[in-house]
Amino acid sequence: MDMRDIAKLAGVSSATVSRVINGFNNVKPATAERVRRVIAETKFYPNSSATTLKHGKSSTYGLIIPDITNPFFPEFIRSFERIMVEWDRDMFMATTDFHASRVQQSIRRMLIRKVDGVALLASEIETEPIEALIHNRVPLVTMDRRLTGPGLSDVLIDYGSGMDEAVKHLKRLKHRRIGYIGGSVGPTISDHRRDAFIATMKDNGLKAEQELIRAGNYRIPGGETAMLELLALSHRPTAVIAANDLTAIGAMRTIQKHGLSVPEDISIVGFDDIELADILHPPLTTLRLSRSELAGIFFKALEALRSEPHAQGQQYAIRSGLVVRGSTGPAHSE
Amino acid sequence: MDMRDIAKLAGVSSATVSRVINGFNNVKPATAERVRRVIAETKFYPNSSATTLKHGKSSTYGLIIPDITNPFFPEFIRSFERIMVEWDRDMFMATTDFHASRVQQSIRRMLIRKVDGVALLASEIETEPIEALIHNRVPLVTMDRRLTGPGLSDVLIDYGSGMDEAVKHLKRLKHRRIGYIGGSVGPTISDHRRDAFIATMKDNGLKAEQELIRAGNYRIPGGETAMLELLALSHRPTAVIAANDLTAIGAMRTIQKHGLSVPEDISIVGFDDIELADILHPPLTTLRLSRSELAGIFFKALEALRSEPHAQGQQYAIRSGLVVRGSTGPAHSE
DNA sequence: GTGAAAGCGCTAACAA
DNA sequence: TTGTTAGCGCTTTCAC
Repeated sequence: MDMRDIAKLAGVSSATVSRVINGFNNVKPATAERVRRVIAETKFYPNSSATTLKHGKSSTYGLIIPDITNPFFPEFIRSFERIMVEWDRDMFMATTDFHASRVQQSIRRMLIRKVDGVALLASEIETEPIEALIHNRVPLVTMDRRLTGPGLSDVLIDYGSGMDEAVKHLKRLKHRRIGYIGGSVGPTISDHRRDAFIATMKDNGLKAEQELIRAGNYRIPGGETAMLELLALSHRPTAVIAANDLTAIGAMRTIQKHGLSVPEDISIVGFDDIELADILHPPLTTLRLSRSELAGIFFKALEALRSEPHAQGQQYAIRSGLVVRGSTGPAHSE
Repeated sequence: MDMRDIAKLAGVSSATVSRVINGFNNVKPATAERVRRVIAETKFYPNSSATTLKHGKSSTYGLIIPDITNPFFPEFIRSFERIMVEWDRDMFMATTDFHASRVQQSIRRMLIRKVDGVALLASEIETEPIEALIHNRVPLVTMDRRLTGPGLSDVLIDYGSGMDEAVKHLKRLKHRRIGYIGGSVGPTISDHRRDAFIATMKDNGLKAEQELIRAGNYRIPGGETAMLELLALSHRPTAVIAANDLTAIGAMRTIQKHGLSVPEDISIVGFDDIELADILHPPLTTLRLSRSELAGIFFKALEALRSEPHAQGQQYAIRSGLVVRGSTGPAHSE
């Protein structure tokens, strides 16, 4: 069943059917009505492959995320998908599970499907697949990579603003030995966060001790392991800031398993503010990053590059802000 | 850049380029090598729209889920995506947020994109969009709808098997007044679960009291509200089984907010065994439904119908099993 | 206001 | 082993 079949049944040409489907107004209302009736009766759906082939554009954006089981991403996807549906775009999602090879594979698939742009929220970024995108004039919007170029925009996560609030909050609670559990070693995005921590500590007249800075992996087990190391120190931190909420949850679990309490013994601050943060015991103090705002920025950035895939990209930014809940309290005086 | 360009650069015809890309072995190795080099140099990616148009098949399956923020689904998606990538298929995901109109919209998009099949895990099912699928010979695999037909398969969730374990477990702990918090009112899938509860209670010589059976909405707030109602009863249940883990979490929160303890005052049993179930306080006793197994069954069902979209569908089934953790304990004697 | 027809990039049947 | 070519379903220009 194609447009020619519809045309035949409605006694018109396929060109007219196309015009009706695409809502052109230069069709006589009676004719349009007749065509629409046939379409409904036959349950006809136009074939998007033909349209994409014709236009060279698919009205689809690719979305690459590292870990769909981190609640931050489903919450992001929900917002992103809503915007896409509203604007009549399709979303093509892929997960990397933190493997660079999966990023490459995903980008390959997206190039084959002729997506109109890629939103890359994973941090396992290699230059080769990115060059393939740029070379094929497919716009790319990255997260916190802090690099722009032709067809390449970036959304900076202003970790610093929230981090400053967090450190000031802890300082007010008399914390001096503040630890940090970062993300995976390697990706620059992890470095940005760690550097923000160190800089903020300094700005607030506190020392960021080397031994209190550990690496995690953005997941619960990473937080557990890192916290274990911190607990083994002769001189423990009284508060710990984590690179994301899952890491913070892992840290909290370890503390509690050791018979210690949050926040009585150690205060914990997360990052993201996943919905879950509010149902934990104690509820997590965290730096909020708005998923819907982030989704909106990504969409805006993609649209801006869609019409002109080789235009100079932009640097966007999104702020984070402290949400105080139960996982932070006065410093445990030793 | 298309195959003809590649062909020209490699001094062959586009047919040969196509053969090389698709791994046909009737190309002289030297020629193939030359073509491959040109492809690599030009970073060429074939246009899948053309292939889809030609074949009438897209190697894509649609996946419709109700709520991506319910951790069950990301965990399912991860398994499903892995299988898809392994078998060189693409996944086209859509979320309904529990709206029937969004199901319809999603199916529309999938028909337009010519997916080779749809996995429908949402329960907001209306006959119209389903007919559109069948009419267009797009196979459909549903979850626990218990209906099959030409091009229509179903995966039954054997709630009963696990439910029996759960009730026996609670009975052994001396529970007699066992409540149930179900899913949304309406979808038959919710009815199946509730009926399984009632039947199982009866089988075990217990009475499923009407006033102890409440409806939720598969989300945390639904569990909270329903539990509030149960707590308001003059004769409260000593144990509650929930239609999914989020509902169970909501119920637990309400109990704890009221100064009561789980499981000392009331025992809670969930359904799904999301990863989160293990990090709660107390960890949740729940009926496990394997995401990877479920994903495998859906894939198998889709593949079986792909080659013959109008073949008679099959009824598949998946079992659930009890995982005992900390949220169940001896009945509180009143 | 409507139709005829070319062509988007790929595949596969057929020819050489 | 390789090339020629028709055609998948749609859009759009041009003609009427």
